[in-house]
Amino acid sequence: MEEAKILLVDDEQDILDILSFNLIKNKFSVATACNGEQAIEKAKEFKPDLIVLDIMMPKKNGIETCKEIRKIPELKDTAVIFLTAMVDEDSEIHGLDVGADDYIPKPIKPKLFISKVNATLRRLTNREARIVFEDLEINRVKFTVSHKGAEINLPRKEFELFALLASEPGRVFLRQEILDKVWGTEVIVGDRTIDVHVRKIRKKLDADFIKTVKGVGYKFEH
Amino acid sequence: MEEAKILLVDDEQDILDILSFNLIKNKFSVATACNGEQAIEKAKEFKPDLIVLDIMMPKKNGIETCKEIRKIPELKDTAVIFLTAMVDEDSEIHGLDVGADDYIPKPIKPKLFISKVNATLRRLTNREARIVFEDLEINRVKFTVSHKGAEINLPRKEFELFALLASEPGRVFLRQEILDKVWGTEVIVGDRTIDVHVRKIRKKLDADFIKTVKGVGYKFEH
DNA sequence: CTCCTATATTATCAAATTATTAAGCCTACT
DNA sequence: AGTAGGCTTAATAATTTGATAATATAGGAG
Repeated sequence: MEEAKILLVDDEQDILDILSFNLIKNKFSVATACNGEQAIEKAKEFKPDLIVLDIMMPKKNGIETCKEIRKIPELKDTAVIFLTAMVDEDSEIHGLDVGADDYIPKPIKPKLFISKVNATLRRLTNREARIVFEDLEINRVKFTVSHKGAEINLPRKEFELFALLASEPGRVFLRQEILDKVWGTEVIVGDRTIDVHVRKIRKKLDADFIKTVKGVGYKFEH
Repeated sequence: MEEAKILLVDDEQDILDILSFNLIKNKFSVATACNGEQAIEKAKEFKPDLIVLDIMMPKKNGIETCKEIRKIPELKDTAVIFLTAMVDEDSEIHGLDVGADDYIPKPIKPKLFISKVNATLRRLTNREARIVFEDLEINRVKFTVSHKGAEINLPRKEFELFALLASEPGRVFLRQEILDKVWGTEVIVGDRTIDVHVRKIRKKLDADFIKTVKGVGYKFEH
């Protein structure tokens, strides 16, 4: 799984620094912006999984920014968390109703911050459902494989076989193991069946991600 | 979907009363339990969309209860919100890491409570009033679909099925999942029923937004 | 280098799955 | 009661998928 990308937006450099530090320490990929307008620009290019947005900012406040972000199709699946110094109940409500996923009260406690970030990303789901390489994505939710931009539809067995191999790149799967995991232990099919499926996958992807390990099994290599 | 079902769990009757009152006023369907064990029992039969769980309770505390709930397959899509009197940072963290979706600090502010409930449910079911694409709009309030300007009236089942698929474009919905979400778990209808509805939708919209993933299910693609 | 075994390839058939059509039942409304 | 629309099912057609058999090819042991 690739690292989650997070965009931090706050007008106080101190806050950006401390949050960046904590996020990076936790293996997140971070970008920052210091006002709402910049946030929208950066969000479009950086395509973060999560945006942490201060509510009170010059140029464009967090609420407005969030509203705009929600209108951008490519950012539809991006989560938004507000940072707020206001203890005012109404502003919390306002934030949630505007399409935010959570909010974090200032002063920020780093542990809580990281925990909320994790919880929000987890909820966002499907991070585990995707296997991503540079030019190849296997999406278990969409049941699709895209290679160099082209979306390829593999039939069920082929997809399962490919997804299995790709789930642990480099590892060799024994034939028996493949049979067990893709076909199940009850069904009995001949060994040639695997070959045929491998062949079909290779042909459809037009690239040899699947390597034969003679006498042993197959492995995925990128 | 009908009204959202919410299970309230707290050992203080006062709290149950006030929350029930507010929820019912907002058209939610409510059940209550006064400790963790009872909560799990009731959750199994009531199948709530959301469980509001007090952390400190006799018999079984909220955290433990949440962990158990997360293990029950039929409740895997159920959201959990914690009620907590503790301002302690660690308990918040613990709650979120245990699979909860949010927490609400006591003392409870009714407006915030309802707002969080709504936000959580919205996130959960991803059901916004309108789903809009370039030339297609699905309006859950009016129960209408407009395609290229023309307004099409889909009957209930067809509408629900279409709206379900469109709620997460690209994602494949398993047949069983479709049956559960559109028909409910009690009703039993044959698999062909789904096909027939799909066919009707395709015909009425005169465009193939619904794609078949053979052996798996259907998905919406724009 | 040759044989032997494992895998690759191709074509074909059977099985599984979905599409389509039509018909019947039920409900809401007149 | 009559009617229309909506929902489900049954029956049948159309498709797609999966598995095998048969044949070709490759790779390693000796």
